[in-house]
Amino acid sequence: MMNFELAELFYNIADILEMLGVAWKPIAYRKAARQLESLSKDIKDIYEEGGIEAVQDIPSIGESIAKKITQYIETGKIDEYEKLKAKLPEGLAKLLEIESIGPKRAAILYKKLKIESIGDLKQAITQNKIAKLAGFGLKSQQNIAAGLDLFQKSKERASLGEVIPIANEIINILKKVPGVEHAMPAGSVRRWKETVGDLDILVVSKHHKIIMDKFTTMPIVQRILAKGKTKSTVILKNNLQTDVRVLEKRSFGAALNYFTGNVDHNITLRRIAIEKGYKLSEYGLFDRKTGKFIAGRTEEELYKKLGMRYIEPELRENRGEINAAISNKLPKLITLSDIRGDLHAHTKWSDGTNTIEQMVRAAQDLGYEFICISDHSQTQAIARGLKIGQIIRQVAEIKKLQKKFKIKILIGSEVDILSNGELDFPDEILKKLDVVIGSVHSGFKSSKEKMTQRVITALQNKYLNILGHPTGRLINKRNPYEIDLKKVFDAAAQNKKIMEIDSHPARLDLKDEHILLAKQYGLKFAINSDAHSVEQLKLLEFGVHSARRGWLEAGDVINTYKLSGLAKTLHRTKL
DNA sequence: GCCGTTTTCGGCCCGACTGTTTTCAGTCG
Repeated sequence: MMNFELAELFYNIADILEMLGVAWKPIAYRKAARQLESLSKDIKDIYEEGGIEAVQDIPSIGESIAKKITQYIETGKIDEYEKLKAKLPEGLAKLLEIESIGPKRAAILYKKLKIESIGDLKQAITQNKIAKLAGFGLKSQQNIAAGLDLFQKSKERASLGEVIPIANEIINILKKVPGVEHAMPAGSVRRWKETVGDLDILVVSKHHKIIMDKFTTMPIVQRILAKGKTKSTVILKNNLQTDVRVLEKRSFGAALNYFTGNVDHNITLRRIAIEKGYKLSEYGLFDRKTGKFIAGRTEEELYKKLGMRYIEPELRENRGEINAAISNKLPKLITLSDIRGDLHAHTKWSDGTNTIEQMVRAAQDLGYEFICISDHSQTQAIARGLKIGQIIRQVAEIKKLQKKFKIKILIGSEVDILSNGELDFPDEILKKLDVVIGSVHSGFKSSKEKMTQRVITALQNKYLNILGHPTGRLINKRNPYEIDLKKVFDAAAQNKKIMEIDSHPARLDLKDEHILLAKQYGLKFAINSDAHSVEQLKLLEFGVHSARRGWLEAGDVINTYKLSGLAKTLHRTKL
């Protein structure tokens, strides 16, 4: 999508303008950039279908930015950006990514010390030049040096799967401090966003100092960036920045709301508060004139006073949830307890680490009504994919095993979608199975046209039920393959196929925005763990939260169906 | 630069912490 290219460009423009000391415009450009990132539709399509007017109809995009967008679509360049770039050296904006360097300081460093790049900065620190600058001092130089160090170590946002165990660990430590009433994560972790920039933790307690001392001296702390009465910031040993805020009880809801975000959701809420004569901050909702406290103990009362329904954290991305809350049109989001079973799990037969029986027992212990065993197919040699003889034996074994269990064991396979779009098992095998998941595991570098056609061909196979991890991405490790998802969704809708939400936190595929888009095509979803071990069955929770971020209700997700309904959806006479 | 049943001009979310300062600017979230 061109949206992200353009968003990045506008972020760059904002950075340059800020360094040049231009007011307000940077805010407008960043807002437009965030808006572009949250669009589910390609800006290029919007322009081609509706012209510049349609572009300008997008919130936060006005005449000037719309013109720049259309110029970029047509010529691949923006004149204004080229002009701006000429005013400051290219590497200067990089300095803004360093903790404790903002636009003002970057501009000073350039003007006074001719610092144009990270390399120049490093040299200036060694030569002790920064400490001597007016307004800087030794401490500032040390902070910049530490920021530089961190910048070189951590380039990307941590994945949610890595951060959640750390968050739980810190919460457990803080909860043990006497006098703590609440301790919970806020921020993007609470919204279950797939990657996390920094970790925000809120604590309700009257004893600020004990909390801050405990927090800043945890063994996992690498460095303390700030330590105050109500707010402290540290860098953990894994380079994750973590903030703790200590609050009064009556502010807990307001603070939770504020620190959960996202930014645009908060800003919109504050605007609404102003319209109603209030002021909203992390301390609560107040009467603008008298300063009287109106609400803030809980998020529920906050949303109520603002004239809308409670909004679940996963929806707070300023994607229309506030209007939906005002007009009472929010979805009733799916929850983990709606899930009746898992439709994608591996065993020792291919690349899993547990036996069929162990996996089935674990699924039964989770309270599931069904579990589908779906090992890899023959072409996946690296994952010990099952040959035809093996899958025939596996089917027989599962049928025997069923007698020992109350939970229904479904017989499936994660069948490779071969490069020509055919499935990796012949029809006479596929028709013996309860569930056929088709996945792409090879040729990731194919052209968009070829990959799209490959997947569409597979979707036309009558035995395929579910398209497995439809974009093939590994978060922070492998980009999704090039594929025209709209064409895929269209073909899936025509052929009544199910989209998988692969729950593994390294995948989360489909991702939230694509789930939203797919739902518009009328598609149904399967939230699967893709577990390769007993423990990984629990990862299905991540998929549920992705689904919630994609506005899904229980009815959109086939794992919430009873077996009879599932049979119908999978076009099987019975299961 | 964007936006508008108060406005087409004049606002734009709000506050904590730090360091370098004698009252505040810069940065961050």
